[in-house]
Amino acid sequence: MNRELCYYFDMKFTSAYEPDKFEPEIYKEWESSGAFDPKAVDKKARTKASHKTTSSETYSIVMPPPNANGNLHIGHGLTIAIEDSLTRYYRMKGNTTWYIPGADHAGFETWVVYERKLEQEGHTRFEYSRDELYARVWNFVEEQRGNMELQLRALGASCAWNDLTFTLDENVVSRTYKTFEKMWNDGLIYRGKKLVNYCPKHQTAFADIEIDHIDEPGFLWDIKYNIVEESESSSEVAKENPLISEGVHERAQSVAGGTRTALRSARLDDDRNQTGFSQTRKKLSDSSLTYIVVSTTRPETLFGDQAVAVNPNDPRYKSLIGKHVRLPLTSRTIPIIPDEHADPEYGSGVVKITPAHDFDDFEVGQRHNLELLRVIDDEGNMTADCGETYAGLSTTACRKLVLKDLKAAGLLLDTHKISHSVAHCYKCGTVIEPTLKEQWFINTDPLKTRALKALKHNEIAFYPASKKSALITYFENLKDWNISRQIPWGIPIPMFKKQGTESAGTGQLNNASSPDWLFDPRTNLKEIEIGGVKYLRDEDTFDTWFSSSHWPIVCTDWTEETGSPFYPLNVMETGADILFAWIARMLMIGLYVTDEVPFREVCLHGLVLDAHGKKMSKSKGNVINPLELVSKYGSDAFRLGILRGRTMGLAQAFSEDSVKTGRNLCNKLWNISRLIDSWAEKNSKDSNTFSEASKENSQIFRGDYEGARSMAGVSRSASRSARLIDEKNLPEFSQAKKNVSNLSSLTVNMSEDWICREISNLISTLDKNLSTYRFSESVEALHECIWDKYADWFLESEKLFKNLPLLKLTLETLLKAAHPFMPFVTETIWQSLSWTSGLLINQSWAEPLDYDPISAESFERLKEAITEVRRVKNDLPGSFKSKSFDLLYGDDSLIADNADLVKLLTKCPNVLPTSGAPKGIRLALVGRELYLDVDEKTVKNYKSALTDRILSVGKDLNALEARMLNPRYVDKAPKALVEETRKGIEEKKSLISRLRQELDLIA
RNA sequence: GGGUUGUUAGCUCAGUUGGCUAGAGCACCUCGUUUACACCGAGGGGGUCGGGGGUUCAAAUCCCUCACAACCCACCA
Repeated sequence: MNRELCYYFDMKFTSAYEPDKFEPEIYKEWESSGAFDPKAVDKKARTKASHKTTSSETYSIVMPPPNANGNLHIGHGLTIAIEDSLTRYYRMKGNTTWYIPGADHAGFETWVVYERKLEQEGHTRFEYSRDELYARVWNFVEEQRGNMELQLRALGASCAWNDLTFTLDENVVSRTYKTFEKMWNDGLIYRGKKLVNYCPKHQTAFADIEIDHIDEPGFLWDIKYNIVEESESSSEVAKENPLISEGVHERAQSVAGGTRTALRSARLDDDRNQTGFSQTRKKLSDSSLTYIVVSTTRPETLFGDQAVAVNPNDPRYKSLIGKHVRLPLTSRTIPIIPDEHADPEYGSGVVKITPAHDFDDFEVGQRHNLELLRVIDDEGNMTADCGETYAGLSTTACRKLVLKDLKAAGLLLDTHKISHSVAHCYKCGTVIEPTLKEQWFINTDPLKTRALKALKHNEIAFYPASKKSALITYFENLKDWNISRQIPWGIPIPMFKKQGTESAGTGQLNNASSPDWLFDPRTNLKEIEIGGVKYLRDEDTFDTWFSSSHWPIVCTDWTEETGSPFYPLNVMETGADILFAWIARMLMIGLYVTDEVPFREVCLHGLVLDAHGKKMSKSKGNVINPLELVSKYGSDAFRLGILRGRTMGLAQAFSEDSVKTGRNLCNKLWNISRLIDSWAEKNSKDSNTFSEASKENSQIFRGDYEGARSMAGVSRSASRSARLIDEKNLPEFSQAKKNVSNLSSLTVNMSEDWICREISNLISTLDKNLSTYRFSESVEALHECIWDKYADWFLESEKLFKNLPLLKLTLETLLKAAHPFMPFVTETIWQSLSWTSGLLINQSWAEPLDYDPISAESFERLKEAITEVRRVKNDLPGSFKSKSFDLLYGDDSLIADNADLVKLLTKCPNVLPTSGAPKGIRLALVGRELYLDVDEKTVKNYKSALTDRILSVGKDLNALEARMLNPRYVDKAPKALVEETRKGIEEKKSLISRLRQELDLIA
């Protein structure tokens, strides 16, 4: 918010950060400032591609469109946390950054919701035409829309709202039609009769992922199929077969053909049943077989049988291949064919093949050129092909009768109880009937070949890399793509059928050779007339994945003529679960349409599980609503929480605790800023009353920002540096030392050089990790730098120095580095600080800070000493812990030079040089002449702690010595490493002797 | 059945090409109410890195094998 708004909201730094007080306003300000839109490019330039965008590198990323009709779930929360962090980072890096939002019409999901609504209102879909239904759902979705967009805003998504694309937008439809037309002209589109998952109640087809597989008890029936000689005629068979004369005959005579093998798995429930099978096998291994046993869970489909299959490697049946069997209850004979589909281990090893009613059997049928005979109609009743006895019956009624008749004929040999998984309509629970339907297919051969080539040439980098090989395997096994769906809510297929023509049947069709079907994009019309011939629009709609596979093309306004400066996308980030459904298809379509990969990198996040690592589901009641967490802890807290510990591609747990940690970090940063701002405020008040001379005098410490920045470097004391170098022999810094005189930094004290080093390290850590999508490490490094380093050490030290110019500079840098991950609180702080201007979102990315590396490293030594003082105090028994002791130092310039700081950080009342003989506890561990000035009594109480120390150091020493005792280690390991070990041993040895000495003194 | 990923502290996870004493957050223990922060500060305990073998001077890391878990694909007549 701008300064006036700040004032209006009384935006003083309160003692705790209150996200809900600032977030909505901050977001509004970002949005209205135009920060989300790619700055250098206006919409016209993009579409007309006026090539004015090359001044800065582009960065483009699309949002996987959430369901326009639904609420965001935890997966969206993670998606936005990742994508928006990337977006903000690259925007600050200076890229022309375009984060493109979207909304999904979510074809089937929305359709189910709407149809339920219709039902509740006492209507059914069959009361309306397809076009009416489409219009109704559109209005329904329109009412619901906006909710999802508000939630995206709450999560802080810095996306270009003006460019939001809905999956049914005109440009999506026209682009989809263009591709379809191209494919049609290229001969890649064909109409084929294939099996679909079909719900007889709703009379609609389902995609595989849209059906429920439920394990339930069932039966497996063993049916006797008699072997016949090929020369036998039906009538002869009838005579010879005594079973048929037992009243089954008449019915059997009228049966023209059969159908359908049942689906689903069968698993034997107990040993008794297995014994039954082995007996069966024994019979069958007889060479003089007169029949074979077929096991089925759906006997009613036998009328559709076109063959029985045996495994070609099954010795029991090898001799029978090519012979025929009589189909029970009918007069038909069908062949015994060899096919791998038959599993010798399962049942009798013989399976009946019903190509028109079972997915596997369909495949077998294709391999062996079997006829497709439908024996169940669209309503789920038996067709006339089952013979008059069975025709018209429901499948359930038919099954009963068939079983009765088989038993009567002595053809039903056995019944096994089994448990198998059955496909159900997930709307109404009706058992799915695999049903033969005419569908539009894409021949994927050329598409997947091209995609495989791109993958194998490493045109796309995958995070995690393993997903690439998964995709390659997928493409290698990819079948043709069924793109038609029988639901009204979707993009109409732009195909028109010549009126009066019957189904064109299976096989390849195209414009030239088949006038039965015409491509025409005018799908707003139900009927068109061309050359005096009327054509009716196909009622089917596209698979939503077909249109959404154009997403990178559509969202970047890519055109054939000009391409798009934002295509290919820099990264495609989405859930790993839609690698095949979406990523694979975008890749195929992208390459087909643009001849370029649609994205340069693919980054896939895994499933977000609940706190116990279980999948979230409504039925389990363990669903975490991201927006609830946002309102409870703030948007930044949620983002930090969900990114913490997250690795790409893995399904990982998530809980409120990590959000709390995020909230605490926000508050920490808030209070850091609050403290610094209060110092700055105080300073500006003071300086108003100071004389000019005193102002100048104190400029380094509390002078005005810019002025001090320019003269800071000079203030470094040469003698101080020299002393430090002498004291600590640190050859690794000798190179860096050369640059010390050129430093232009604002640092005056060691802690300042140190924090500048740490912040600089943070920036390079973030740069490195963000380019490889390592969010866990990024967030962890940020947390550590803000909390453990900046607040706990640097800021504590600055309570002594109050080097305002440096405080301001480091805080600004830290805010910039943190902004991609915690945008709201950093922006709120930025706008609350007294000296900053503009919006943080538009600032350039954090830059490394100048520092004196020797000085920075010296501060590590000082930290060690301070920590040791604190630790020794804590090691004292309870009653002494809270006591105050002076700290005495011998010939130790590091402590001497920083006595005030040491005093502040150790809370020792005095830090003084020793006078005369040392006394108290020597802080031997850090190897300094440092003494905690405690009385003799207290010293004695430290004895056990000291003994523990000696033991623990001894262990370390032993490990090191063991290493050196191995001659091959000394011989083969890198010299530097061996040298390090040698030094380590020396250090430990002298440490132990110091500690022993100390112990002796106490004792 | 095929494939992928995982198994590291009580919990959730880091540990990038083998090499500092295996790290973090939360939880736990001790101390502390100092005017930035109790959404806090100081200190601490806790791991034979799933089991077994191998390669190597050196393995959480590489190889083999077993076990367990999750997910994906296929299948369940």
